[in-house]
Amino acid sequence: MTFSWLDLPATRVDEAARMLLGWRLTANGVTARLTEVEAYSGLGEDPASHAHRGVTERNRVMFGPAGRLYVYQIYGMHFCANVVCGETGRAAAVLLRAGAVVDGIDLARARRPAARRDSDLAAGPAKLMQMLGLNRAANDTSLLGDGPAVLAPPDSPAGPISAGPRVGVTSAHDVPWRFWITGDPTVSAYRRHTPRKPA
DNA sequence: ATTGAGATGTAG
DNA sequence: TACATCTCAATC
Repeated sequence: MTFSWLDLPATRVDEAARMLLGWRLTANGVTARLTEVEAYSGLGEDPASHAHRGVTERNRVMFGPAGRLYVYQIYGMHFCANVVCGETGRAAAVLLRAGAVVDGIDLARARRPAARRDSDLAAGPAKLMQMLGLNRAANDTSLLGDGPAVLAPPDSPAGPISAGPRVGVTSAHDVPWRFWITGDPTVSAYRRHTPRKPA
């Protein structure tokens, strides 16, 4: 069996993350099959989450209804997208980390000239956004079909799923809330967090 | 193949 | 001042 949007609000966010693997994300002429995601919770439950300390202007979308995009800017130049999950009022989101292009390959290549291989077109959260031509304008938009990006369930469930610590976070390294399709070549390379040197 | 640093803006 | 990152150059 596969999952539908109806499952998103009621499901625990880590389970929602697993079920989102294999879903198809379409925007600006490119469709990608999700191969890697991370779950984030909120309000004291998850120190690594933007929502850990409560509602702010940046993270307020995480507290809203499921099925919308939470887009944030990171390191001043990149954008990352989350699917909001959980019930309204409770922060929960799934970071979209990687995907495999299944349609619009020419557009995808044009948007990511740095990619040496097609498997690197969306092998990372900011690469995925660039490849789809999305930025902060997509924040707080619907994924159900009436927004710039559309997320649809797959025809058949994804294969075996692996789990491990989330990438780039400095806390909660013991929480295995990163999920990926086992053996998929588009999954982003794990690189341990390297703190920046002070000036 | 793996490693280090710089680019860059803004939330807290 | 740290950050849910990416790219390039240098090194192994």
